[in-house]
Amino acid sequence: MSIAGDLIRGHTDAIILARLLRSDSYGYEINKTISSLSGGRFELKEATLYTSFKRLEETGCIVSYWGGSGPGARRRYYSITPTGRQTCRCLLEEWRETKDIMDKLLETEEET
Amino acid sequence: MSIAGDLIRGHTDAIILARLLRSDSYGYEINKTISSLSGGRFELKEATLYTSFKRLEETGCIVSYWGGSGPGARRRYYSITPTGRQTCRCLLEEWRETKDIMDKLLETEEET
DNA sequence: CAAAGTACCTTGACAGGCGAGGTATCTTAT
DNA sequence: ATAAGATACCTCGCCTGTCAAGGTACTTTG
Repeated sequence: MSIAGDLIRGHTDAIILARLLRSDSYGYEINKTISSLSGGRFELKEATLYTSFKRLEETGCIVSYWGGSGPGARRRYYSITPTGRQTCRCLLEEWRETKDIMDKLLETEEET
Repeated sequence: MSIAGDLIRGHTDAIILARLLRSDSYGYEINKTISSLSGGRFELKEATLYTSFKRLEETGCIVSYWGGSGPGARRRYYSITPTGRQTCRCLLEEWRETKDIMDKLLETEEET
C-alpha cells in the first residue's frame, strides 16, 4: 500500500531540507532518493517538488546553481543555507510534536 | 509551540473516527477532547470539524441523531458504523506507515 | 435583561498537491 | 542517421482540505 500525498502535506519542505542537509543535490536525484528511502511506498510528484524548491528558494532556505551534467541533461543543484538549517531544525521538531499529538489523538484503547 | 492544521491535514477523519470508536459524541465535545488530549497544542477548527462530519456521513462511516440537550443547546450525536470501523482501521494503519516513511525521509544523521 | 457559555452550521478565500503537458540533452540500439 | 528511452527541468490549472468570519439558537448566571 502506498501513501497519498495529502498525508504528507505540509511536510514536503521538511523532507527536502533534510535531504539537502546531508549534501547538495538536484531535483531528479532527490526524487529518486525519496522514492527509494520509502521503499517505493511514497513518491513526490515533480510538480510538487519544483513548487517546493521555488518556495524554499524564495524564503532563503536554499540556493541553486547549475552544475556538471554527468549523463543526461544539465542539472540544477540546490544547497541549504544557514537559514535553511535553522528552518529544518524547527520542522524536525514540529514533526516530533505532530507525531506525539497524533499518537495521543488516535489512541483507541487496545493498549494497556 | 502549537501545531498548524496543515501538518495534520489528511488525518482529520482518522482523529474523529478514533474518538467515535470509543463512544458516541457530539461536535463540541469532540473538539474539547481533542484540544485537551493534545495538551492544548492542537485544536480542530469548527469549520474543519463539520466539514469532516459531513464527509464521513456521506461515505457512510458515521450516522447522526439528535440527542438529549443537557446544559446548553441541542446536540447532534455521531455514531460510528461498521464501515467506519473498517475505515478507521485502515486510517490507523496508514498513519503508522506515514510515520515510518517520514522518519526514514527526515533522518539526517545525528543518530548512531 | 444582558452577557457568557453551550452548541450547531455555512460561505468564501487560500494554499499545497498534482495531472497533464512541454522543453532539452545524452545514450543506445537499429 | 535516427528513433527510442532515460535523464533532467519547468509551468499551468484544477482539486481538495483548512479555516477566518459570520450567523443561529438555547440555557444559565449575574
